[in-house]
Amino acid sequence: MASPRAPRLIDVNKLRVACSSCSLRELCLPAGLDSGEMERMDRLVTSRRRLRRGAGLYRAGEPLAGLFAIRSGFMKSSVLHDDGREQVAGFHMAGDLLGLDAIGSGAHTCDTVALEDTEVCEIPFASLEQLSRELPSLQHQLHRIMSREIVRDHGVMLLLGSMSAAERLAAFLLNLSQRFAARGYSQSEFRLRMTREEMGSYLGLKLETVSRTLSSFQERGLVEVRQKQVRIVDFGGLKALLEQKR
Amino acid sequence: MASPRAPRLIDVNKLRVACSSCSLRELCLPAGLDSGEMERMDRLVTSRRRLRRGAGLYRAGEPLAGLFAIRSGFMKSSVLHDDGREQVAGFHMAGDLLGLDAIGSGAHTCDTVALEDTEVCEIPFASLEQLSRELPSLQHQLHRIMSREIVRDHGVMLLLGSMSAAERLAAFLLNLSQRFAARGYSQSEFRLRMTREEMGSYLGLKLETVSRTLSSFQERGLVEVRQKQVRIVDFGGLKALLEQKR
DNA sequence: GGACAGCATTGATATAGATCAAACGGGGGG
DNA sequence: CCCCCCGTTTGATCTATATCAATGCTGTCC
Repeated sequence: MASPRAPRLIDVNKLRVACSSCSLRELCLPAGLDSGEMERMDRLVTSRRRLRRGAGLYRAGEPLAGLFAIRSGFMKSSVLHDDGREQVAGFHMAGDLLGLDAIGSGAHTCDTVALEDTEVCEIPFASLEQLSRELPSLQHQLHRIMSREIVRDHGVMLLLGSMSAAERLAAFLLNLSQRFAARGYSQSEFRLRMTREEMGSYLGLKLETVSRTLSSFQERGLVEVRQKQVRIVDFGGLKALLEQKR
Repeated sequence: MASPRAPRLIDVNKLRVACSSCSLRELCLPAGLDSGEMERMDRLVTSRRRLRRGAGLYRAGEPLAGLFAIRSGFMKSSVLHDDGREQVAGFHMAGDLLGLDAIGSGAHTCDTVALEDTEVCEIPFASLEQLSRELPSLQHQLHRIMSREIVRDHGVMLLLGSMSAAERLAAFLLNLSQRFAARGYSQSEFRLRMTREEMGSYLGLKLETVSRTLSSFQERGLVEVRQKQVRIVDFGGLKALLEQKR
């Protein structure tokens, strides 16, 4: 809490949280806003949280407080079955918006955990609805983000429902590559933030199958994998895996 | 088209389409609107379409025209893989809202087909966004519907990623039962509108596995199945299948 | 009302991936 | 700097479900 005698501290702090000065703004909720609109958005995003690796952001059952935009870092979200089985529902990186699952019932339906040190911006949901009534482009962007999440989930359903282990892994690696590229990182070389078990959970496979399949990709010259470090050597080959008629 | 000399025909027609007089309004988009708000909603829902069994509503790639609310009937939506494999993404019944997948990109990403004669109400999306800026409860209801779709998809991911064939079928039957009950139909007896193959596609199983698993449920006294007609005999037994720690 | 086409059931066999098991290696903490 | 533990790799075997195949039912179209 800054004292009234040190107003500059407040300004600096606001600047640090501002969407208008965030390099991710075009990937995130404020995408497409003009500068006046962006300023109103800035006033909405009041708080920011740091999560150390392993820390949770929210858990299933907790009431919806706000949505969270990832500013940096990497997270997973997972739904838990009554008997303790965990299904990873998604991996999230900078610019992604978390918490959409809680709007329907007012309470979260999945758990989220940081897989590396992560910073998130909190966006109070009631204020977001209010502002989006005034700013059509914000409203539309929120709708687009929710719709894209639905489409992404359909893609995962396709993957889980009708693809082989090799196809699933290929699709997963290409998807990660594309998302890193969209954020300005190398599309061909990156570090996996999740364990083989978490990958397997997301892909509906056991960790041993993930490991074996990665090894086979490596033998075939498609990728180079050394622990969590991945280099995609043959994009065409990976894509071909997905398009073959089997 | 009614002539100016027969204005009552227009009224009757409007009445037929009106949300305010629709028995599904509390399951659908206008849920929670007051009568003044409902009237404005009525003006938005201009057209209605009838689909014969087997007819499509929209296909992947077509531009988003509007959302569609099912008034009566039963539909499936499916995503198609490049190589022709089909993954059924959902089954939809009265009150469900279709087309949310197209908001993100402006074009649909899945195909929808009526599995029995079906009537849908078309809701132009641009007008819906406009009206929902004026009616907070409509805005919130739209958000709730999209959020619930995301949660539903997470449930399917859990099912596809970590459940056995028997668990998938049990979850599927219980879900259908609950949705029929919410619409005032019997929770224990209903007719499946889809083939074994479509069920299998949704559940990530082959049609033979669906058939065998249903037969085994019948032998165990959990259900009675005769072709498409299903009667759930032992709800507790089906639920127990889902909760066992395996 | 009969015949056919599509859907469903059931059986025999094959296989992708799970499970069980053991050894390895690398990064973080002492 | 070394050691230990967690995550990973690899191997051997098992099993749930897919696949291939044949028969049966039923709703519908003429």
